[in-house]
Amino acid sequence: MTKPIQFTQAIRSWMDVFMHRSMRGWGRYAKSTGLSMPQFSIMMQLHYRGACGMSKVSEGFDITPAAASQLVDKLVHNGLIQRVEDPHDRRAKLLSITDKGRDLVLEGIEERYRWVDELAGKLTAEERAQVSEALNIITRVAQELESEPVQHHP
Amino acid sequence: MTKPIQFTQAIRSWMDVFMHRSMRGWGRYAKSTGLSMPQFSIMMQLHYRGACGMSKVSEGFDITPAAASQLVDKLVHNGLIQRVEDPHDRRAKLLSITDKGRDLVLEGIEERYRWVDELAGKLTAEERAQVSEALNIITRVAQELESEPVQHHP
DNA sequence: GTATAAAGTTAAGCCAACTTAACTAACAAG
DNA sequence: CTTGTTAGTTAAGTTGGCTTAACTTTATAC
Repeated sequence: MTKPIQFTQAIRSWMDVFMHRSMRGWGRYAKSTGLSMPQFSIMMQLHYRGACGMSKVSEGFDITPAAASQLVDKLVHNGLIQRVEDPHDRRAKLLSITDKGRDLVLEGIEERYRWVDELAGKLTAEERAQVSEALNIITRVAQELESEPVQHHP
Repeated sequence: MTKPIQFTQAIRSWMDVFMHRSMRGWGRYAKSTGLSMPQFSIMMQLHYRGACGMSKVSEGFDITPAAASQLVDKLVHNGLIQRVEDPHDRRAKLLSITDKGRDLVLEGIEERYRWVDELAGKLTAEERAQVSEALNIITRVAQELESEPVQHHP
């Protein structure tokens, strides 16, 4: 029988090496685009989660609506995101990523992926199959966890 | 036969869900410690890479020596890291993490791990075994890649 | 309809990170 | 020993993200 501790150890080791590597490339690329990290993060959120209002931004990043408004302003001026009136509620705004913004985000993601492709090249075909299967398992479970209601500390 | 594209897809999906989740917890914790992100990053580097001089910090984070000196100053004043003269070169300083600093970093890492433990709980024993094995494979390969000389763009 | 709440913006100001420039101290070469 | 280089610090000033406070506009409740 496989003890849980074994799994824990395996995934922690992987996280350490992966995070280390991934963060470095991410920060480097964010800097090269001329965007600050908060700005880059907003772009990422819009790309992964789709269009949303200002309130989602300020809540998601734990900043005041004023701060969110100012950050978004800069991105709009740079043509990276679009801000239009929500037709269902004229007080609200709908933020969405533009083609230019999407290109920028996708290139950043590619940057991270390059390392992974290198990694794939060092594996045998059987190893790749084995790893693929395992990753599919934890990805599925992780997504299930994500969609569950999140508990906030008081 | 397993095509490389299959592996690539599996690992990219995992990266997406993992990064998303992990970054959130990381940022949240860094904020709760009262440290800024650059300060927190320096702590992480000292923890993972061990003691080093100021120059390694300024190079590693792509900032001027002046900026590094000021950041380190704050961490030293907070008792999180130690700055002593290098006995081999009295111009240089040796930076190392203190017990207090290590506790802080370790707790931040724990924070990230908590989610993974939750994830482990949702797997069967067989799945855990399968995933462990696969992760060990890519961790080993990733570490090999890390230790190879890094190529810098001109 | 009027009052209250909600979504966002604008303005003023604070603070941390960063830069450049000028500096000190220690090593290295001749 | 003097000249030049390397490691790091200090000071002054800039910038960007953030906050609070006051405001506009639209929706909602009674």
